[in-house]
Amino acid sequence: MSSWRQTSGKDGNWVKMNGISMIQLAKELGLSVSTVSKALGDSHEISASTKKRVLELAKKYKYKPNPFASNLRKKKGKQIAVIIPDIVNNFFALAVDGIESVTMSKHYDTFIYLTHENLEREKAVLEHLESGLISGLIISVCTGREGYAHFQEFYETTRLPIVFFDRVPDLLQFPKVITNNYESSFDATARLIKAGSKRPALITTTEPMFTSMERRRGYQDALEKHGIVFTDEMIIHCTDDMALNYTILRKIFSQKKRPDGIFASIEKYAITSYEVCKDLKLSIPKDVKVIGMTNLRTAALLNPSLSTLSQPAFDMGKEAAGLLIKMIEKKSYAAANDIIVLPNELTIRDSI
Amino acid sequence: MSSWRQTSGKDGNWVKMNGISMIQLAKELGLSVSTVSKALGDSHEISASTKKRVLELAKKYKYKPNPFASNLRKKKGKQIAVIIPDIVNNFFALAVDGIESVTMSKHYDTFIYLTHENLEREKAVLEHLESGLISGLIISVCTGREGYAHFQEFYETTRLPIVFFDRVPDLLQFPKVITNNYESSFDATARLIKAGSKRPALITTTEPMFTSMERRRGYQDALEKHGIVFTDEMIIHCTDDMALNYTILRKIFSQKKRPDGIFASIEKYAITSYEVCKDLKLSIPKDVKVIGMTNLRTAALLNPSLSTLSQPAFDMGKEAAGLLIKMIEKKSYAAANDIIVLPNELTIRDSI
DNA sequence: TGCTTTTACGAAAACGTTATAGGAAAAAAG
DNA sequence: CTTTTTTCCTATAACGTTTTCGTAAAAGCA
Repeated sequence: MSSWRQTSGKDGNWVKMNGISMIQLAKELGLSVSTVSKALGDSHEISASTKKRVLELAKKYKYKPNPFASNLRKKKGKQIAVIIPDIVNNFFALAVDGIESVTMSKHYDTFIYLTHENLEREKAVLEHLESGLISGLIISVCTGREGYAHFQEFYETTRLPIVFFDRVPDLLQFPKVITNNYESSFDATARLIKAGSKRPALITTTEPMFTSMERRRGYQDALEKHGIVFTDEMIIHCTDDMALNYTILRKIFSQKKRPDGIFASIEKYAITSYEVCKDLKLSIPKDVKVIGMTNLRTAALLNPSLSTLSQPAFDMGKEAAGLLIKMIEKKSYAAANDIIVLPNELTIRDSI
Repeated sequence: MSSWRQTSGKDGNWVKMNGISMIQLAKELGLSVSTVSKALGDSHEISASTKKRVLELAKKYKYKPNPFASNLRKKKGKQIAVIIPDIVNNFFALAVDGIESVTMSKHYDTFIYLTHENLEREKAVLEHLESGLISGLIISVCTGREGYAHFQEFYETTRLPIVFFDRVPDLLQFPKVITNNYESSFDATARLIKAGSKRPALITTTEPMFTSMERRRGYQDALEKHGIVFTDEMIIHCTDDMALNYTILRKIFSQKKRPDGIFASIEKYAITSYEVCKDLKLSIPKDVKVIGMTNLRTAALLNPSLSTLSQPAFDMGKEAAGLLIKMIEKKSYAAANDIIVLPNELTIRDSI
């Protein structure tokens, strides 16, 4: 379309024709730029009548302060970043929903970055953000428990507030929003056992994470409490690759001495478990009882309906964002080392 | 923690201690700032040896250009925004995944804004973005077909490239990424009829949208093609409120002369349909045949497995982002009025 | 040799804000 | 009627880049 304006430069990029600037406002009002700036900032140094004049003209021209100029001068902005492993996952989608609900209401802008469980990508994003683009960071780390140095380094160089949620680095001293993984995993496992499972398996990640370690601890303690002897093969390690997981699970459930219960500590593992049981013609819950850690809205509609241990994902996002903004605006200084623990919810359905 | 640095200002906010600036680099190198800037920009005006010196010191100090200063001076940045109605929805989550995959690779930052089908919120976001924070916009509009003026207005004042996807404003001349809604809805409806449905219903939104109009057109034409007389009550209007939808659907399916087929043109309507059928003890597919327009990963695991018309959500996101960045960087000028049409995919399972 | 062109850099002016320092006029205090 | 304070505003210097323009030295050319 010919109405796009172009620069005269050789590469001729788009040029945004921004609205009016403060300078032009000041000129038209016969005031200095600093007066206008202060008036817009509702400074006490400016008389009520002048403020009114400024506000009115600003409104008339739909004046919007240039965020780059403002951020540059103030050395901070109202932008935060969210780094998560995956968005195509009800848990993280809900968490982002929660985060956005508070950033929106507090007039912050939210960047989103997906790591896809790739540590290098996570590092790259963090390094990119060291430019100073943001004023705060919310993150759920990708699997693996080795690479935590980059968080510490990011903090050292930027001194920016960071809030971790769900997948948190246990060894690092940062504010966190987590759930009662130990207790709820204990409860879930206990329910499997009470429902009749003699050898409930735990499906977890290959890469160790604090979160999954806690869930494992709850699982093992529940076994012990109920007099079930734990053996290593009761823990099934799955990956980020759905197809591979299918192979792994199919092999295990084809064995004669297969587990008769599943506590799937991650959403997709529960789904794959269902697929494998369906294909192997194993009846849920008769042959295998299943509880899945998931926020799937369709859990009740699965065949059979899936018992779930669901996380308060939306609220976790809300809490994390609230905490972060508090730290940014420093309303509550002491919050910096907070660890907020929210409860998971166990919903028993037909799969058990 | 005491290591947080504070300003001396009365509100004492966080202050980010950024890394080194270009000025300091220049000083240490005994060069001028402009030379350093040009060296980092790989300008031909700078000798190879100087470039090398600059790059090396920049690397040593992990120098990162301040994006605010840079954006301010250049009057544009590498940030784009994505505005969608909802993220807790497989379609949009996948689309965001697709978008992020290209923005990430092209080194753009992605803002995300959720409207929750709220037109006022959509307008507010657009107005906010008129500040010039971004260099381009990807959007899927919220329901309702009246309020399109704000898009036009946004474009008029900012002259920023915009790409619409999926839910597009049909009346506006902008680049769009859509699917073959008409044809695929026609096909889906035809399959329902061939499977034996005599009175297949269409579940759609109350608020008209171009997308749903197209789907409706495909549905109606399929009816006509197969000699089924269309009557108004064959179209069921649902809302954004899941509970209300349940009531609406339950009422309709409790009637004697209820539909014997469902083409649910939106993900959540398919889910509610399942719930209602389950509660009313209507057998799927014997009593009611169902096809749902959805990207649910669990479709195959539902009871019974759900036949789906799924959208190439990830690819739509990818295409939209690719197109947008092309426009921003103006590699391909002519792209501005492109309409990219991707095919939906019909997967027949047990619900039909 | 003298002239022009190229190469390689620097000075300085933007970009649009905010913050600091200061100052004139008006008001209050003595 | 001074003197002090308060009120309200302006000038100016940042913030950290990019870009335009200018220029000395080097190189090319006759």
